[in-house]
Amino acid sequence: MPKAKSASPAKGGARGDVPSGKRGEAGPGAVRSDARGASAGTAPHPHHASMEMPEGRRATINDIARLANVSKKTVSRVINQSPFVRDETRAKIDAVIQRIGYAPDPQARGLAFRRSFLIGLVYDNPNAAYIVHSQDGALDALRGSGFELVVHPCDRFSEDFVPGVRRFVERQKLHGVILLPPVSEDQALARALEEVDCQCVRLASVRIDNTSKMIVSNDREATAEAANYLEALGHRRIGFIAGPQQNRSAHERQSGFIGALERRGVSVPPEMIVEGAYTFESGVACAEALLAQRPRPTAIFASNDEMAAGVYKAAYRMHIAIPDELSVIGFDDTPMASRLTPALTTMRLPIREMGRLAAAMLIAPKGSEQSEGSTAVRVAPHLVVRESTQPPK
Amino acid sequence: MPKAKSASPAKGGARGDVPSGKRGEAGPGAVRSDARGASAGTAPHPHHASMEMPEGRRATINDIARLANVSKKTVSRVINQSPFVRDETRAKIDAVIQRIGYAPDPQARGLAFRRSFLIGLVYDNPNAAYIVHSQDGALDALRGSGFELVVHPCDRFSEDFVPGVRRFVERQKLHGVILLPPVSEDQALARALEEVDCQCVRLASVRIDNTSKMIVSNDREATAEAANYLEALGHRRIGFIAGPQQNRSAHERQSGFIGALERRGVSVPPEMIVEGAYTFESGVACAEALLAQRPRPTAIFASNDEMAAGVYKAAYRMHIAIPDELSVIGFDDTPMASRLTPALTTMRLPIREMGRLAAAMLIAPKGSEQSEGSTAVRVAPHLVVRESTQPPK
DNA sequence: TGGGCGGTAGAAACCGGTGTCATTTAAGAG
DNA sequence: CTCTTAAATGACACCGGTTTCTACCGCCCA
Repeated sequence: MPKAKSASPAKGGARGDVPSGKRGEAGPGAVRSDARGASAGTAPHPHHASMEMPEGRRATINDIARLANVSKKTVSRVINQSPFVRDETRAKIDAVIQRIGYAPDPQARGLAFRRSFLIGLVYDNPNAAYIVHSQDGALDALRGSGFELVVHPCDRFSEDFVPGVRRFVERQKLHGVILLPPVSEDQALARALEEVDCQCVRLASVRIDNTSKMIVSNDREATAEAANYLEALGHRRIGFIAGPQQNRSAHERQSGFIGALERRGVSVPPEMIVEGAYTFESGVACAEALLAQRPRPTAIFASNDEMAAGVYKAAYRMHIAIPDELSVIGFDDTPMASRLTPALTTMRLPIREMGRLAAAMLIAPKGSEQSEGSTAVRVAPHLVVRESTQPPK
Repeated sequence: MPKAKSASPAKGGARGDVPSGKRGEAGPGAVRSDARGASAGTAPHPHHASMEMPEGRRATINDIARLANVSKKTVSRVINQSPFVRDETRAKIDAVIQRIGYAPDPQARGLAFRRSFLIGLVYDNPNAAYIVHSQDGALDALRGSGFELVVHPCDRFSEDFVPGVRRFVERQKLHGVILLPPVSEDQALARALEEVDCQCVRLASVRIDNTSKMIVSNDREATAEAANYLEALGHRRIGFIAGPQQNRSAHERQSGFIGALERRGVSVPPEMIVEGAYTFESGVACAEALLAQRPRPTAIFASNDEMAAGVYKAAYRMHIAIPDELSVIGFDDTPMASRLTPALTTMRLPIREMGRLAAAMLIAPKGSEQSEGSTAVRVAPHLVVRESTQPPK
């Protein structure tokens, strides 16, 4: 932005350094580099007794101001990309910043802004494989932005759950928060964070309300795809291992799967539906229950990979060969899925991408499209066919 | 610490609020709670026009000072547990803090301290399963301490590796850093962090030098245990899949394993040793190479669980039954190990515990034993016997 | 009663940035 | 060549804590 568009017929409020609508809001300065050499250039002038940098101390905005022969406020303007700085002045200051290798102190800046440059990642159930992946994705989006990621596990059944997260957010004055399922489904938490004036993005399997920013993964359509695939292979007797019913995702996955099968004329009798807890052990138990029935199911869909691994175990114990005698489909595509033998056919949840999108949404500049109101970005899971499925005998 | 030991014959330097050796150094205040109700108690006195809390704003140290009728410095002393406050005064201030539910702002405090209340977790290779566990352990130790955990992945083969981490640490003025393998093995990084005056704890498989704080897991002894176990079962022809040789852990595991076998009189011919890359695919390839030989090994030790899963895959393809025709041992005890069918016998690395210890070491108060010099804490891996091992036929 | 003296408290400066608002500078109009 | 006006810059207070340094209090001792 070379010049501020000089049309401004006395904008409403105060006449600060604010260019257009809300704030300059540039996020952590894009300042970097650590070059050395070359000297300033202009005349030896006003207030500061200009000498080179004192050693053994990180450069501050005052040093830059002194060396560039301007006030600290002007340096601040350059850092925050205010349009109200002459190109010449900006260039001069930028040069000094480059030469010294200056970068503003996020703490001081945060103190003045009343907001830190930290993004929180809040999750329950630290054993879930998807946590590390969404974390990874978020870090990806944050790289080079000047924002850092602070991880914060919690226990949603604790009495201190909502207050605890709230304290965390408030105390650290977080720039934003990413909520992972299942805590992302908690409306009380969402409201509490709103009160604290903290923008948050929720990752979930279905759009929960119309007022929050969300990244939704439409698990319903995903499981429908899996159901259609099994039906197309020729399976007619299919077992379904559900997740714990207090989880939205468990519901979504179940109704998506059953619904799709029924639309194709395959009915799923109640005895073919059992509820697990998203754990390996529950997967074993559920599979044993399903496989004990006659006629035996020719395929089993497990609502996550953990439980699918449990199906493998049960089948092994009962001497049932996968995929020859039993097809298995999982959900999530955790790294384990491809490590199992035979490799597990599963629905891939683009969880890393979801983390990336969430973080990107949080650090997007205020006016931009991404940062607006109640956005809900959808991502599409898709079927990854491996070795654990085949037509029934 | 109720009273400062009143023996102090004119300590060297300045005469501030410093009690004994270095600093008061109390870490983030243990202040908590959010009670309301009850009123101050004393008389209406000096400078501030004492009224109750103004709404809609977080309480500051000034509010507390005003309400308690003392100066902000005295409140600060209470927060930092300085011994130079009369019990009576302290009680009065504590009461107000409780009533208001005040907690100091970490940013402001950090700015004044020239140090943040953040702990960095630095790692490479974001796919490794142990990251999330050490992270978990560290968070465990940090819970309630007032410190937060900032995660920071990096690429140790990048040109910007050391400068990048250094920038991170310096800019955020981290209180301390936890280095995970393999970046923990990098001496250049360790030195760079020392320069920045940042204490760091390194997690590694062997003590690298005598000057750093480390949590070491003695992989050598661990693999020796695995070797002895296989020998005791009766295996005499044992394949070894090594890790990438640039990793210390790979070396340790190999020499530990081979050494132990040889001490027991079992020789390991060179063709029984192949080098993998700690990845699943390399595990498959290495296992195929080993299993193609005649006589075939009756057992294979893989240097991590990922590669052990690869052995399963290779055996499956070659129609070799585990454990009937081939015993397999892994290393790490990742969650996947127990999910495999048959469940994998492996060495459990107490990685979570290591993370916990590292974080605890970093936040330990300055004078305490844990925080001293070049401590190296050792933890013991141990064998977890599951279903993948049995005596050879 | 006066003089240390150590424990306690407070005023003011400071950490490194930003907000507000006044002031200077430059550009365009008359 | 002034006058007007907007753009560009600077002075100063402030964000919420801590440090430095000084002042005070009460007590012991001479």
